[in-house]
Amino acid sequence: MACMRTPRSTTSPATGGDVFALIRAGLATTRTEIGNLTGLSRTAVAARVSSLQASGLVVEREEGVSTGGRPPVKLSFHVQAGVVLSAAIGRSRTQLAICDLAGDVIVAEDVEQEIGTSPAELMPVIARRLLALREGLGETAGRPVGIGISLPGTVDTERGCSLNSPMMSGWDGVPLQPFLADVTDAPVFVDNDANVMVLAERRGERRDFADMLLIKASTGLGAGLVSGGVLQRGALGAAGEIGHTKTAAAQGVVCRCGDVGCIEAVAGGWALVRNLQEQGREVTHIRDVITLALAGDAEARRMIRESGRQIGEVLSGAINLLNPEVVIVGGDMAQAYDTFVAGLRETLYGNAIAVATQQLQILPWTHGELSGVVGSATMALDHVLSVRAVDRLLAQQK
Amino acid sequence: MACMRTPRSTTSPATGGDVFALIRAGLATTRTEIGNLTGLSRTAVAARVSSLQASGLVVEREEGVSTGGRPPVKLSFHVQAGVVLSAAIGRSRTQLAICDLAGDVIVAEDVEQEIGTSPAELMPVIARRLLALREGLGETAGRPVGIGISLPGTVDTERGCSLNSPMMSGWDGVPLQPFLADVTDAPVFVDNDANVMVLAERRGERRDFADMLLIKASTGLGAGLVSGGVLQRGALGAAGEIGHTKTAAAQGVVCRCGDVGCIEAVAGGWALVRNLQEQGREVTHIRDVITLALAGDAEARRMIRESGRQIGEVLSGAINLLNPEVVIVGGDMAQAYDTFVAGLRETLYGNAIAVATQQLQILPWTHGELSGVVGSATMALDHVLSVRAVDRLLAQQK
DNA sequence: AAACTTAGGTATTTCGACGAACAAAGATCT
DNA sequence: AGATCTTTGTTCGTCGAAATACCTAAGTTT
Repeated sequence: MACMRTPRSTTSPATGGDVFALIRAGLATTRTEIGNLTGLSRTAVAARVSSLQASGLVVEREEGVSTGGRPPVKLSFHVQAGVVLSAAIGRSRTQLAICDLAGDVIVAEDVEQEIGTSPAELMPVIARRLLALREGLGETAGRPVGIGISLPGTVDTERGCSLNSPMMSGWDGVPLQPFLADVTDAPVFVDNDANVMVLAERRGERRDFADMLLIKASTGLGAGLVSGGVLQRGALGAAGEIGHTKTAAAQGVVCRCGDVGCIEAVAGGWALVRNLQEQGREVTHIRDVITLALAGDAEARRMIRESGRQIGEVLSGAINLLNPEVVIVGGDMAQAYDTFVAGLRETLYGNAIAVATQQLQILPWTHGELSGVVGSATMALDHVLSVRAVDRLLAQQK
Repeated sequence: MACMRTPRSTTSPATGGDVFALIRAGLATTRTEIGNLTGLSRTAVAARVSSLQASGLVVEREEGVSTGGRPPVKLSFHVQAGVVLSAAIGRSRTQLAICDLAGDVIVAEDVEQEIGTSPAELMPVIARRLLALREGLGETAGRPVGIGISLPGTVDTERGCSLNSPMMSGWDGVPLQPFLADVTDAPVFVDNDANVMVLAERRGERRDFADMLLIKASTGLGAGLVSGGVLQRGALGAAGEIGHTKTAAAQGVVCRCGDVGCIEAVAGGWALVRNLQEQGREVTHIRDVITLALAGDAEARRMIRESGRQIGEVLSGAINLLNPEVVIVGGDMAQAYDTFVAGLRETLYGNAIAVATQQLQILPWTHGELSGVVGSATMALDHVLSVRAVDRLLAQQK
């Protein structure tokens, strides 16, 4: 029944892109390892590796340790072979970064903006700043290979524009690539903010999580979904829009979406700010509430914990439905992780079924504030360095 | 940006399995069409087609209509090249069938059993009956190429056994393949009942639905999930276990799982039966309630519609989360589709967000009572006739 | 220092796919 | 009716890629 040590799953032989994927993932560092993993002969491995070297994506590093014979030459992914530009656009703040090909941030910058800024106003600023960042790095940095952009709301990834973003009026249907044509001719990829965040989490040790749910709890609430190892966007790109799921605790409370009873209206960051303001406290952003909580403010902590409880109720339905391996807690509220997750755990373990929770891990995001830009870069890299894209690249250079 | 009429998406050339997939899906019926779709030369197409013919999976049919020259020879998937045995095991009833390679039922049979029957008791009965059905078909039918089995509860698809089925005590951890070793040496595939049902729906015209949610509303409640074109089982195979998601309407009501507040406890078939029994009505199974409703019984209809409403509430959260293209309504309650879905629509459209519902289709299952066996057969066929499996087969025969 | 082990490169052979030429079978034109 | 055109499918020569076998390089072990 079980497979017998098959070198590869498919019948068709491994391409240059497949070999690159192994090197990039760190699964193979020597030619021999590539041969073992792909089932390719040494000559075939050598041919693919040399074309990858010619492309600059792979370099030979120092020699490895001998295992009783000639030491192998270590191959590694050349993360300095280029850069990715990335922008995480929020309602009131946009984060910009330049990352290496591993997706690690080289330089980053924040841009504050008025709520309601149109793409015609904001996008040229982003283009200018990205260009400035790029020039600041000098000639040592590689050429841009792609641009990744994240937006709140539903995104049309085909056209590269916002599709339905109630919080960003004027953005729907406006393709963003043209605004960046002057910066570089590298391809532009756009996706939802929670979607790219979950991609940012599936790096390094967390790469093997095939079923992952990221909850982004900031001003609004969103989720990013990886099922079967693949980011899921749903039919119209609206997957993960959990902020307006109805919950008993919000019965009768009006939400900013115009409806009543949404989870956001009681557990979203804006609701916490509203509640504290009603108590006469001076807060304007969920980050202020977090700051208060971290400073020991009892009421702020209570609210964040209560938000965790309410989100846990909605999340328990999602856990039953999807049975993920891990839930990642991200967004501004992740800055008060212990308090928030204490509440989340209460209702999650109380409401979700045993099979779905017994091995469930709950973990904080790994990149914190930089999750948006790291995720946007990761998304762009997933496209640009995909097996097919690398195959195309190698076919062209030949 | 958009692809320029690329013959195929990957760089590696199409294999025999790929060609077979095209023929099976009806996307290509002539050698020329295969050439156009795969980018393969006429000689390469001929080589693959002839080996497929040798395997018996593909046959030449009558000539097609000429388009101004020599008429093409029509190729078609030979659905009589073999059979699939399938069993849909329920708590009190098991359905058996023999299907052709298209997954269409040739003969079917029902086996009633005591609730709580162990695998050691039931599985030999299934084996005997399947063998008898097979013999009844005579020598004209092809050899079995696989067996598909569906079970309620969580299933370990690797080991081919139940993993966590509170409703089927004694089944957990018992591999089912050995019980069928005498019937045939064809491979045995096991999965959850709602999972195979959603596979049964993704046939024919509904094949292109990449994001599909099937709700199985029978005695219990379950869901089958297809996201990104792939059946999703979750980390432990527990995906789709929505029956025990908590809902406000069930507050304080004890569920058969031992917990309180589960949706099943107010909207599951067993809850409807319990409610009618409390009113002194003589019903023992949800099918009795359906029969009453179809005969015009007002109370039964009210209950079914109310069940739809409550399930719609839970489902709206799932719709927000997954943004499927289509919701398929299956299970016994689908027999009273209009009544049930009337209730479902009320709360679904009321509670789910606009983007997720504006293009959402709600459709009844296509195979009715036979969904379980059709789905089990489809699952087995998806394995046995997969690109990789066909490639292996062709490599062997050579 | 000799033998062994492992890594990596270099010829030869083999396999498969492509293209061209050819044969088959019908449509269309004269 | 016969000639020509169009499309399909097959046969044969050519070419390219990869596997095998052989060889060199560079270590470890005895």
